[in-house]
Amino acid sequence: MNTPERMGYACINMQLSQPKNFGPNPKAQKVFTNRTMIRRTFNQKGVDYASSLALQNCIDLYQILKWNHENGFDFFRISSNLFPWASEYEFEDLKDYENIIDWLDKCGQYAIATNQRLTTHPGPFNKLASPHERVVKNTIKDLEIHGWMMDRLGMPRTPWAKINIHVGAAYNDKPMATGNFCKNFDKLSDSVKSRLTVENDDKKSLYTTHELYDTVYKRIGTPLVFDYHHHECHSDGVPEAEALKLAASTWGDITPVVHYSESRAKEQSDDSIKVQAHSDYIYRPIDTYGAKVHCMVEAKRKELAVSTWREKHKII
DNA sequence: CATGGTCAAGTGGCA
DNA sequence: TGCCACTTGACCATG
Repeated sequence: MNTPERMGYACINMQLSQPKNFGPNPKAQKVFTNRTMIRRTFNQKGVDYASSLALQNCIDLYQILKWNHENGFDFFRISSNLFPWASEYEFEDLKDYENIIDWLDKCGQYAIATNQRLTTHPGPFNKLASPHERVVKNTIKDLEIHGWMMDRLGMPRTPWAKINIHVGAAYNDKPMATGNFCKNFDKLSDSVKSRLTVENDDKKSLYTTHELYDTVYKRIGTPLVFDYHHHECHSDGVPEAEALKLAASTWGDITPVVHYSESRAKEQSDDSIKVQAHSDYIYRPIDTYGAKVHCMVEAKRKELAVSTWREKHKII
């Protein structure tokens, strides 16, 4: 197999979330799962308002999953913003708690029935390698929120439903940082541990697939997500094929996930854009070097980028 | 030395 | 309707 078995998109459905696609009062009809608020509003309106936003986000998650199935998508990354300010309360305290878990259950059952793979990618503030206790505590809290969500969705406790993060920091002392990462991994619940994966970084000062293999995978067994674009930014001269195959070898029975995006600077022919920035669309063939993988496309135009790519490359 | 942009990922809130 | 600020961390390019 030299092309991905599945192609997915992340968090936002362009066609469902564009106000211009709707008639009067478009905001009320927009389907999206990122409803949130700034701190000031949270302080004013409190947990009850967060609860209603979360409920609406969960309802819209179901709408997106429905759209996915009806439009031939079977791989999707769930937004990490489903529960605004979730670090500030317990789920059980939400006024809509019962309703929310019903919707999550409905989403999970539907995804399973329609054979959709669901994953997550908690944000760059998750630093399990940090030497600062407070940072680690915040990270664990955020990761546990993702684990709880996957449990409520009825997703397996395997990297099929991955919770993917970066090591993402070195502090000028990689052995210390990766040591911290592995030590703090032990503080996570089984819900997170069983699903956690680690992705190669895009900065020269951070970690390639091979470094993660040696310092993280060998010690705690978390599968490695190979990101093509990050590899292009930081490869230590290792060929793409080799790094991808090494990452794929860490997944056991579970189909590995890879991330794919292209350089925005090249796409827009604008050197002032950082090399790490993601393109709107993707253009090139995706070589999987014989590995069976599921490919998460990280392009700004989301599912439209996948559809366009499929047409161009004549892949259904 | 300080600021802004990048990752994730745009959205809320107010003029 | 437009525009700027917006929870978290860390790093890096630019001014």
